[in-house]
Amino acid sequence: MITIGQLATYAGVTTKAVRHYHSRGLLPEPERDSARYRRYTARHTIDLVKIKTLARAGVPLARIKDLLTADSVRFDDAVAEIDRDVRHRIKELQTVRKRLAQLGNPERLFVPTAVAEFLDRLRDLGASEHMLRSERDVWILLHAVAPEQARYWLADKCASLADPHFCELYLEHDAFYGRSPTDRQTGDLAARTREWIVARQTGSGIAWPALDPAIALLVTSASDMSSPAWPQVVEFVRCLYYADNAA
Amino acid sequence: MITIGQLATYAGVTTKAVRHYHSRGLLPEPERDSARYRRYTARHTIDLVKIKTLARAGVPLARIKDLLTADSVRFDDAVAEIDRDVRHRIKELQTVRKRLAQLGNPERLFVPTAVAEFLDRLRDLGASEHMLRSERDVWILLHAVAPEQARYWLADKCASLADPHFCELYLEHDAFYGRSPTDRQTGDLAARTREWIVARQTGSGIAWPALDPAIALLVTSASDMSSPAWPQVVEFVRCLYYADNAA
DNA sequence: TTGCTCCTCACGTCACGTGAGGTGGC
DNA sequence: TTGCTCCTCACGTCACGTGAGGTGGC
Repeated sequence: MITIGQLATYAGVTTKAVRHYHSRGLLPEPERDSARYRRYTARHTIDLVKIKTLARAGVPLARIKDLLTADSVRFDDAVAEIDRDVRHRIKELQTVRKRLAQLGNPERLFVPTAVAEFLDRLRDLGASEHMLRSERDVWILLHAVAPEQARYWLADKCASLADPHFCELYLEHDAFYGRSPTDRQTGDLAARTREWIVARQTGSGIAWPALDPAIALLVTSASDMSSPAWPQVVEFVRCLYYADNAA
Repeated sequence: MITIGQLATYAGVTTKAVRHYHSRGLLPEPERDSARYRRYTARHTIDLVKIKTLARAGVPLARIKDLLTADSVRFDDAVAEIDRDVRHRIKELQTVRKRLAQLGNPERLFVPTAVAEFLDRLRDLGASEHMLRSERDVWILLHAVAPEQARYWLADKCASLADPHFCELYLEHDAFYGRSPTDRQTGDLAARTREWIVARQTGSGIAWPALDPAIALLVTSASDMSSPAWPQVVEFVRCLYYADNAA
């Protein structure tokens, strides 16, 4: 006739948990001794081990109650379902680990691998830290609001990195960080950027996937917040989206 | 300027979760429009995706708050710690799955593999379902209260199964299920059992590991509850323990 | 007008944990 | 006597969810 403390130690739970299981009707209340202490039997110990095993498997206490008295067919079904659930949770945790494993780099933690690799290429190109941060944020946003298109655009932008002309323009944009929007050279850079985009689009016949205008606005606003000078340049890209959506 | 519903959809959380993050100070409250609706920016969307990613990784909300503003060294440390934790949780879930994978058989779910295999051998021997159930329960109990000794005894009992004399006695015990404790043949079976145990112990020189008397009592009481006739027989085994503990 | 989203409380849930204030056993 | 375990409330925690009762936008 053991006490609640011994019982809890044997089963590997706390005394509070044991009392909680009593209150939930999972484990029957045992007899009391003269001091009103609960006195448990071997039966309670065995049942508690079962309860703990199922609880550790993530089975809700309410379901454990049914399971302990279920016949073997219902039990099998229930166990199969629990296994599916546990498998699902393991998979989730493993994708979490994959991200964590990308070496605790905050730049990589929140983005898919493809984006992380793209950011690495930008860094090799000589992009500034501001630029990398805003690129990362924009790609987080894009993957959230339009994952399909995000993958498409990422592939497209990756391909552009093979074009030295694009890389030049990119670094010029980068250098514009922090400049005044009224800067004399803004118009010049914007014009050359537009030229490159238009030339590329007519040449390759690439069709941009349509984007919900509200989402497009949100995405461009995300670029806006990075630097006061960029919006001017970005405006041309926005025009392109609109032209395409109209067509 | 998106609403809370759009924001939540983009980030893959609920509106209730978003408001909860506001109340916890994780995500800043945005401006309100004329109808007092919250209006969110791209910045909020990006931050919310980060919060969600960390929350899904099992990071407590209180720690997420620190992480979002942490420098990269502290961030790395924190991420490494989270990874350890996630790894630990995956391992736990995998052992759970291993047990579940032992084919949803309630007999196997709560016991170590070695016990499950032992139970299979008993079934092959022709043990009854009552017997198997009480065997399983006793081994659950033993592994809970004295895991070291449980492994030892299990190996010992497994070895005994190679002895045809033991198997005979075992099945006789099994057949005693439900008999009256005053049955004429009880004394006879008990005597022959004792004989076998003593012969074996003197012959092989096996030393039984010492067991806390309170635990020994609990374990024998577990056998007692299975059938009214067994305690008589079990009593002799109990004597053996005491003799050994005294020596 | 209808249905949908949004708002703010307040309380619920899940599986316990914490702590107060007290008693019992060695 | 001291320290440990046990007892019963009652309230706290974590990360939200539920539902009431109401307003705003197409």
